[in-house]
Amino acid sequence: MKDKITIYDIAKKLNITAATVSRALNNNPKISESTRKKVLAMADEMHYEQNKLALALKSGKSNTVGVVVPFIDRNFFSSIIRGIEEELYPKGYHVIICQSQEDEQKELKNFNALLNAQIDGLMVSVSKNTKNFDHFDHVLKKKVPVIFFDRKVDMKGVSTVTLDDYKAGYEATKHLIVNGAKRIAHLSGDWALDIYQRRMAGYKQALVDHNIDCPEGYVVKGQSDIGAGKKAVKKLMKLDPLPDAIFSASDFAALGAIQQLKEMGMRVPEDVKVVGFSNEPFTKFMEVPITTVDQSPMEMGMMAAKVFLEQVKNTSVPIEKNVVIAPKLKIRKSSL
Amino acid sequence: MKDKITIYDIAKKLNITAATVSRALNNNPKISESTRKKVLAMADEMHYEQNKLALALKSGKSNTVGVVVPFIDRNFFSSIIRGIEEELYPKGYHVIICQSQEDEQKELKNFNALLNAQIDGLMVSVSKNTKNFDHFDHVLKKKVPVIFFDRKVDMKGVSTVTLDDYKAGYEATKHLIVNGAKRIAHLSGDWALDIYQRRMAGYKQALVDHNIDCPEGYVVKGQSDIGAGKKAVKKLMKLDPLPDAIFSASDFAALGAIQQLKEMGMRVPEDVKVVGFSNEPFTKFMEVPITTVDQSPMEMGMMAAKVFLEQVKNTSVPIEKNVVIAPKLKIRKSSL
DNA sequence: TATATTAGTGTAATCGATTACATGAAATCT
DNA sequence: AGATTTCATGTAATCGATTACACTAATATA
Repeated sequence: MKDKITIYDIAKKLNITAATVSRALNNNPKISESTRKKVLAMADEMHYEQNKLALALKSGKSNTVGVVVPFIDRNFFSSIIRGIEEELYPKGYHVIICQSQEDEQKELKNFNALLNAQIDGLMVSVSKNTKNFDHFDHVLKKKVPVIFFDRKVDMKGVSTVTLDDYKAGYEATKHLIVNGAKRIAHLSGDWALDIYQRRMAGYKQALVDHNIDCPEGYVVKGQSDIGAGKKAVKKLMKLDPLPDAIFSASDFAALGAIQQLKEMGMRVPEDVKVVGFSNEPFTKFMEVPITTVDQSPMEMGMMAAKVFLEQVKNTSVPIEKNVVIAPKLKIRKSSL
Repeated sequence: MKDKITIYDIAKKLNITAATVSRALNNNPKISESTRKKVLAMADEMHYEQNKLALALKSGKSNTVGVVVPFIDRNFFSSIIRGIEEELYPKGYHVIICQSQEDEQKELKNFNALLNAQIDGLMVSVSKNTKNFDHFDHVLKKKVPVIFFDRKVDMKGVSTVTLDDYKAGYEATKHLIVNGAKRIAHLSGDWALDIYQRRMAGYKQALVDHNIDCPEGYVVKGQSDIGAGKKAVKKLMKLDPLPDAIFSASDFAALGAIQQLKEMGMRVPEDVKVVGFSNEPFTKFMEVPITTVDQSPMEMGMMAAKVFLEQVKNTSVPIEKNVVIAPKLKIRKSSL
């Protein structure tokens, strides 16, 4: 009992050639019904299973896509991957996951390793520390379709699936205004990422459109973590006039801000309204659930997968599609 | 300018054969230093990159492992995957992710697809609805090492990496007792999973060891979500005597319990102490942070990867290793 | 000097599947 | 009957790399 059955094994048993077996298994019309049946029966009996590796080598298609994210255990990214996997699996694709850990060199190595593995497509959310983009060109030169999600790099020939961060910033800010906020501060994130720039642009525009000004010091740039949120609030609370609302470009900073506010004896939302960003799972579990912008990560992943599938279908025309996902404001107690 | 460079292309340029090129690239000692240098230089100049697919077909090793989890976007599983990836990547392995979605049929299909892709190893956290285990035997018959993490199936020839759930249940319960709890209820999870059975066994033993009894109705079986936690508390609060502590086998049920307790006007931890399980990110962000059992998922993933690496190193002797990870109780306000 | 080593390359098979082309037999047409 | 299609299958190349074996020329040994 061998553990690897090939079409040659089947062929030998039936006194025919491997070519015939292959044709029978692939429903090639040139095969007689009788042999087809014999082959299928024998394949079943011997528990034949196609070696995708051989197929991949022959066809040049591995039916595998590479996904590179900074960290897989961030809810946002793992949800995206879930979306990608669920969309691609039924089509026979496998998903290989790599982490760049926000490191340009690791990202580059990931790309090369994935190319060597002969992936059919590459989906990436760019590391925030990546300054040199040659490795992206390298992938494109190999004619492997590249799709960016969430964080993108401006270049020709790549499709993107991103959130409308501008709109998200605008809507979040407008929501605060509509609910009575007059002095709205903003916690921004790593300025190297354009998503934060766009969220801020939306915030600014909303203020302008509603004739609210943005005093010096009301925009605080920092990391997207709890500590940064606390630090920012300490700074903000020294200003005059004091803000009565905070739009944070990250949920973690929003959480830090809330903790710090509480520590300083201010109430959320009575004294300061807060809106976060990302709809992290914890935001809805808090005693004062946090209003936040949902990015529909799973849909984002599914869209990225769909764009990829279109791309490989029309292999002739290298399409370049830019899908923009609408943000969904999850209104909760922290901003009301 | 071709986009796929093979060793044949290099050979042609240098007027040698592909065999020589292959040997030169693999540091085969039979090659003269001069040709080796020429080959390496030319390979570099032509941007040669090895086709891993061809190598995999030839060698029978794909340098790929399959990981099957119920859902990738659960923090526990994505952390495990992170651990696996970070341990395996430096060794040249790729990680293919599949989701069983707690469905036996999907799990089976995942297995077959992964086998067809010629994976070198399979790491699984079994779907809770899997009753038939033939697909595991199938994988083993192909001599593909199988490693279970967290949720396992008892069978010969497979290694496991699991948490000491019994100890975790014991420690959590003991902690409540030490902190003054006298009447401790337990919210269990899906009884099909042995992890919940063991957590409960630990709980029971801790009670016995400390001469505390467990009145009728103090153990509530249910799902591991917020709703189940709420429902359980509603039941518990009709009992006499009332529990003064709850050990929940899941953080989500613990959260639901806390919400329901609050709704019923009881304070945590003053009236009822609560301990959860899993150290979900949200537990430490609550106003009353939740005491919980940390399962060190990343370490669990790394251990699974290490066990796999050992397994493939000693390919001769099929070792069967059972790694048990110690639980870490994260003591927070909800139980003090 | 004749022979045995040895170093460095080439030849060709192999991994498992697909497929253009060749072949032979049966069926159809004139 | 003889020519022509048609149908089913076989032959062999191919994808890209590795490697056992063969071979040649140079060097070492007897």
